[in-house]
Amino acid sequence: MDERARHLLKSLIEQHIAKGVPVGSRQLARDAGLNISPATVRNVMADLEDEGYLISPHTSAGRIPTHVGYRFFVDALLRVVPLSAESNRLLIHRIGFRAPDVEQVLHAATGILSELTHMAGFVRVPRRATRILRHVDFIALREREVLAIFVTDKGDVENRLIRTEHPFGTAELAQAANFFNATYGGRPLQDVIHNLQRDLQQSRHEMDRILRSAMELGEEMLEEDQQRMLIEGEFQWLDLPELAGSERLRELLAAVRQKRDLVHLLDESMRGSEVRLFIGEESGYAPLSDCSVVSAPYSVDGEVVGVLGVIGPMRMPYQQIIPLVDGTAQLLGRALSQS
Amino acid sequence: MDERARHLLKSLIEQHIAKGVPVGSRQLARDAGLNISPATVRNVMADLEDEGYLISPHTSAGRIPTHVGYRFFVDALLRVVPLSAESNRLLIHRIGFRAPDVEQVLHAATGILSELTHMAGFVRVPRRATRILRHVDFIALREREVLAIFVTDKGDVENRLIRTEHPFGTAELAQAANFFNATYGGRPLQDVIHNLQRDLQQSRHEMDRILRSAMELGEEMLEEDQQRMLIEGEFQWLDLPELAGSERLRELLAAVRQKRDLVHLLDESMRGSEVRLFIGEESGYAPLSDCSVVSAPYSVDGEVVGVLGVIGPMRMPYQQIIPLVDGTAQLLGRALSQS
DNA sequence: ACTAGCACTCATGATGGTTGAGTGCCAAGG
DNA sequence: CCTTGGCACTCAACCATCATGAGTGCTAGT
Repeated sequence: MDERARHLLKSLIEQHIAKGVPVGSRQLARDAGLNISPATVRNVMADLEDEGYLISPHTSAGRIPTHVGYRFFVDALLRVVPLSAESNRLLIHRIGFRAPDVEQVLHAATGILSELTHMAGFVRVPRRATRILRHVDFIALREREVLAIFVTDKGDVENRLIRTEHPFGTAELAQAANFFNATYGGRPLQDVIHNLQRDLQQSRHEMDRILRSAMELGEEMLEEDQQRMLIEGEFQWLDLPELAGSERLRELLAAVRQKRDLVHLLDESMRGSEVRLFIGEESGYAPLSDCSVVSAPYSVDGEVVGVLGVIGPMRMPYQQIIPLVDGTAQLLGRALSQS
Repeated sequence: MDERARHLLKSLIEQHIAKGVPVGSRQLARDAGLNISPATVRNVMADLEDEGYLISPHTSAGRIPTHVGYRFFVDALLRVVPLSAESNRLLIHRIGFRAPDVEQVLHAATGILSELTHMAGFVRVPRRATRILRHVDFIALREREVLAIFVTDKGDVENRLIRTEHPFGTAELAQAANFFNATYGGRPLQDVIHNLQRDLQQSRHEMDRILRSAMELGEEMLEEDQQRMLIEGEFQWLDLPELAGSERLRELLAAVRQKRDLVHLLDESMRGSEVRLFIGEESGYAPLSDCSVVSAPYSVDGEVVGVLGVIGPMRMPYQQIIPLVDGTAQLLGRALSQS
């Protein structure tokens, strides 16, 4: 592909991103800035179509990029622009501080992604597999109801109600908690569960019921984030002419609610430490075949624990979206880390 | 309005609910079961239109009920059917047990409402104003980061990260927590905050910073539920021919995201203890003027703490929706109460 | 190698006629 | 007086037709 073809492809994609309609040879010839006639442009476009970068919806429409075209565009032609000062200010304002509450800051990140991009924003909740158990508490709520509370070193808190056969006194529970903290505190959650499992096999004691439930809570904490992700702003898709009113939109919404496959896709993208793009079919996930996913992993204290990003039409302003998603990931990581 | 007119109105509304299209005189004459000609039906319908129960979208369409018509229908003509065995089973399966986690059961209730009705389900989170503070914990997370944890008697847990000027030792924090629990434990949250506010005015101590933050957390717990509600299944509205693709849908979604006015409306409906209906304009809230809201308050330990329900088109099968919303409210209340 | 010209395609939108469901009104009949 | 059949009228929905215009591929001439 020669320089001129590249330039035309770039120009075409930019126009299509801006307008959303197929781009014809006349308009492209005019806007590309080369001194070239529409007929010449047509020849080039025909070549690009043969090579799979473009496609025409029907004979007498202009052409639109394929996912291959977009891929070439972002890899070879795109020049990302730095985050606008205003967006940056907004980001910092919303998620720039060490959060008082993990849930809140995740929610804020999802929201700001969606707002600034006018697409759906998502945040995969932080993985807790390597978390360290900081503190456990058992609190008598009522007769025969005990509330177990787990705290990890990153400051997230989970709780669970346990019903017991016999009533427990405050002192008894405090003792159990002390034992628990002394034995398992300061160790990774995974170890805690593992050891607890082993230890419980041997003894048989009424207090076991509480410990066993505590273990289940720990297991849930690890399993839960296999599934959880926040997503917000799906309704923005209603504004897209390429999706609105069609069956595809329905499918997409259903798929996003399902989350399973999406979570799987995102976990893939957590391996690297860079922004990743899944353009159209590249995700290998049918309901997303008209969409692009831009994702970036975020790290807490140097370790990648989650991923966030946006889901929108293939036709999205990548040069702004990419730095935005990147910046959000950085800030979220910092907000969740030690200052 | 005589018996025949009532019967025809009932029949018309039932048909319109079932089919979603305007009902004409011929069809109504046939399906109403009275031995009556379409012309007669037309006369009756014209009267009903004059009285405001019906309206015709245009000259040669049939007629559809107004919100006045629906109101009369549900108040005077509707016979609610008991909850189907299957729905009941599903409800109990999903929210019939004392929940291990409050959030989870609220979420489950929202989901099941949406699924069973094919409309949007919502749950207003339980009010905590009258909750009793059961336990407070201060946990040193890292150097100069303290996690404050509040537990109420109903078993919900809130936490907040507090940054401190100076590092605190575990013993110090335990002492603070002990003091806190001894002084304020077992008292209603509102009192706790009030007293704390007063007590803090006098002394000036480094530990105050923690207590002050704890107070703020308490305040947030009370304020937060001014705003919070869960809502799910808005996307089901896409299937409705009367909303789909129009600007109204957009408005509705935006309004629901906004929540403010909606929450206000629902708080109104918490006064009684019965199922309440807001049909169309009755809500006094423009974006909802094409919709109906069916809501029912739920109680924990005998006290109304929240409200749940569904939002859907005016044209909804009230005779099934009403018992369903009612039943869900009962079950949710029970799931959150002492067994 | 580029371009002008030309025949061709096809979505889009306007036009107009037809159909069918439905209405209001009136006059005749129980 | 209520009911009913009849009739003229309305109007959305559907369909076919047509013009328009943007766009294409191809070819021949520069």
